[in-house]
Amino acid sequence: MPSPYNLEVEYNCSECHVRADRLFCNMSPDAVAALDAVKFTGLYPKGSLLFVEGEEPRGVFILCSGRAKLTTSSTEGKTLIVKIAEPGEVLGASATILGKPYEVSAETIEPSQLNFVKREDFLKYLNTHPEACLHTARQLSEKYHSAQREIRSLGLSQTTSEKLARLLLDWCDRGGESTTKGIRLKVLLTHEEIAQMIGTTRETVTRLLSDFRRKKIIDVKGSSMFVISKPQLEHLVSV
Amino acid sequence: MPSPYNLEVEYNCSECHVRADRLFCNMSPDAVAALDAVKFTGLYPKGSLLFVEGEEPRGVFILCSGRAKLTTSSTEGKTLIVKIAEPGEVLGASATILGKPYEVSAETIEPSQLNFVKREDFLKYLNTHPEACLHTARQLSEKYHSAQREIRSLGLSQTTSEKLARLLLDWCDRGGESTTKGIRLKVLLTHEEIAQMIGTTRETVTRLLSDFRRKKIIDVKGSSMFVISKPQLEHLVSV
DNA sequence: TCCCCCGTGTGATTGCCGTCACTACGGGGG
DNA sequence: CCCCCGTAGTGACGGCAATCACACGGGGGA
Repeated sequence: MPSPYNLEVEYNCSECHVRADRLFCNMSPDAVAALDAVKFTGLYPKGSLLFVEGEEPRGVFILCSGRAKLTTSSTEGKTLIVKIAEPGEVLGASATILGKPYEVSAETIEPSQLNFVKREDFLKYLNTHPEACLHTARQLSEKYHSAQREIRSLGLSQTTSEKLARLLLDWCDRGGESTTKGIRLKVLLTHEEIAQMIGTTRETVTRLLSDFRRKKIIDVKGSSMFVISKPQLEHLVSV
Repeated sequence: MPSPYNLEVEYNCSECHVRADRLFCNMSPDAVAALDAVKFTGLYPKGSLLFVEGEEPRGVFILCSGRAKLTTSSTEGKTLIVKIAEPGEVLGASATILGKPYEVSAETIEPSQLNFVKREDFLKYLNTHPEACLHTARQLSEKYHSAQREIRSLGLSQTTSEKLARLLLDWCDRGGESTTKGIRLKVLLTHEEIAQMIGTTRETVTRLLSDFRRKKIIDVKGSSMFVISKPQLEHLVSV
């Protein structure tokens, strides 16, 4: 199917073939049909701002494909990446439900397909489809869960190397691919962005990664990172 | 009504006179009746452990009266207080819904009344009462919202004084009482606990509070703290 | 009554990491 | 082809806060 951004697009949720794999979308046919009726499918290039922290909630975005970063910023311009959202996640749900301003900003970091649902439509949908409400509760639980992990990492780490180690271990669990040379991670983030994920500076990330390489904990080849010694990373976390 | 711990107890949700003020409990009579049918009311002294981080979820606790602290700990014993839960909050909902281990520990810091609902009962309740599901989604949204604030505070603050200022401002908004001497806060936490709330050490909290007093930003009289100059606090967070 | 323990206050020291400054490298566009 | 800009790497320096150590005071229990 030819489409912009080389993206496979599915305009019709009912016919979506990956629906069953998605936490939120895996619902009964009539709940999905009702969703189809109120959603607006959109294609977004890399770098699209879906919503900005502090804005009044317009509605939710369901991430069908691609990825988005959720960020929060201080007044001086320092930015913290709270989470990298994966397909199947619902963005902006909590703000939309509460009617409070978005607590984070969302920006695509890949060409992405998103389904937008207006706030009033979404609320009506939740009211009329208990199943969707249940799935939303699950989605929110997941969000809370991952926020809690972030809090642990930010608040309990003594040193920055501990935070970085935590992040790498997270990546191993999430998208790690075992090879003979260790666990292979595709690093699509710059040092700057990694720094923003763990609340430190670009220079420190560079230094720590060099340090890890020196200690043979990791190895970097192009945009691939090999975690050679996961145990050593784990050791850094629980010293 | 005589009762242990000098606590007003309401064994019957349907007759609860504060129900309307509670985000979660403010439901239709039949939803409340159904809740009544599955809940177990319990009275807990100060210091009761409701559940511990990492445990398999047994169910949810609805905080009727009293307060509880939600904490997470590192392996070395360092503790971070994630949130002080107030009456009306549901504790352990996300873990219960997802079937994943509790992500935090919960401990009462006052004599408290809690209604416990077993996991299977709670899930069945959500399935059969859309209204309760909606309220749970709202509750989870609130939780996520406050977790997000915590992340901001931990991740974006440059200095510890900034975090402390953020915390005090939070308290002003939450339970502040305006007087001629400034905003009066009842501080029921020790310096140690304040330190655990902002991820620092007891000594640093003592030093910073002294510093704030010297600068006439706050004044401490017994267990009361007067915020004399809120603007100066706000200045500290956005330098 | 006395003692002990918990919470608070404070000094000295150390080390991590944020900041600034500069170099190097590589790819895309004029 | 060269320039330019975004990314990465590294050194010097300084400041903030963690750590250790100790003193003080008040309240509750033996």
